[in-house]
Amino acid sequence: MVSASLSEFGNFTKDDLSLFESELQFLRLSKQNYLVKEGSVCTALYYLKEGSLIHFITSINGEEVIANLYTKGNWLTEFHSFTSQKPSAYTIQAFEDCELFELNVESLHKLIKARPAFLVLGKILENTGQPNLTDYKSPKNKYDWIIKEHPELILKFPLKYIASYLKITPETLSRVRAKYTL
Amino acid sequence: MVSASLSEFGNFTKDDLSLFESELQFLRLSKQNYLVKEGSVCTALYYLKEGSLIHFITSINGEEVIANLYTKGNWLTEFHSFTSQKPSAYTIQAFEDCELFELNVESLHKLIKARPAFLVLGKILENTGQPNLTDYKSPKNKYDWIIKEHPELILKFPLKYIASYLKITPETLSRVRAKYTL
DNA sequence: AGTATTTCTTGATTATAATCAAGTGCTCAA
DNA sequence: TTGAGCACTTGATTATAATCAAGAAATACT
Repeated sequence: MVSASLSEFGNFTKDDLSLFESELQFLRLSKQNYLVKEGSVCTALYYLKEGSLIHFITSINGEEVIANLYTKGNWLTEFHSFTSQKPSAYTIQAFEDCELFELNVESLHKLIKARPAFLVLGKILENTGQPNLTDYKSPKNKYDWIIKEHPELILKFPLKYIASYLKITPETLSRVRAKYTL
Repeated sequence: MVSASLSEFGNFTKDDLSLFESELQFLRLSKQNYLVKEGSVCTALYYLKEGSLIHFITSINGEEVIANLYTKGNWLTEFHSFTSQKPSAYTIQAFEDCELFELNVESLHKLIKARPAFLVLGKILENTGQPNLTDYKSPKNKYDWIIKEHPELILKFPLKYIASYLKITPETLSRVRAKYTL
């Protein structure tokens, strides 16, 4: 079942898939608990089978700024900490009870050593940064973007998180949405 | 000499270093020419030995928005295209005549297969995204940041590029700088 | 069920950077 | 060396989203 998601990244043999599955570790995380905590090193890639997670940084004034939001069926990691293997500035926390599969760095190395084809797992990193909102400057543009690309987030998370993710205030988001439904 | 920069990423044996050097290809790029062009796939990591590069995306209204600026002595790549091996939305162009070393995907795989220690080269990816300006919201904050973290960019590139990189207008940058020198 | 807390909305005001505009000085090329 | 274009600056105005504030609605807690 996780191997189904692996097929998105390329073609793998049955042997590859079972090797892959053998390296995964199942993990439960209760609501509000931490997958990655500020100050700790993120040593794995994760596949979120069930539940949802928030990924945030605590800014200078103590406010939590949402970097990313994850719903089930997606791969994720703390990009900066994982690629540098240094302590994370960000936190990843369960917003609901979660079921995850973990592929740690050692297992990843093992897989790649066995079959270089597994290097395509690097693609997982592509979705783990912050969304690039360069072309979406106005609050309206940003909302259009999330409606088009990530409507599931709006259904799942409180609007204050959506606002933070889009780097606008909750008031501004509320006003954009009011115009939408006219 | 490039291997000196490799040592930033970890400890390597003499054999590792010579293996590494043997996989690099030297490359000259004249001013204004393209290292990565919008629509093409970025298939390598690059070490910029001499010169400077601009990394931009052409926005909907045809304006070039600077995603990154590179000066000599740094590794770089087009992150999204490289990790996904899909056509790039961004362009990387020589701002001055450049001398580069290229490590292509196949060579990277070869290195990692020979010695998993080379997986640390993934760290190169860390510096190739757009700068995260989350904590630097005001033009003044952004300018403070670039003065502290990347003063060399201000000396090398026109201020209009710096402004675009910081996501402010040239007029606003000019006013911030005017206050600085009072 | 009833209270408290949080989320969300709506309005008024303010702060801020973008835009518009004009002028200066520099660079490059004919 | 003269002119054209470009980079940069400075001023005036405007657009826009943040902030401040208050109330309604939803949710959680006892």
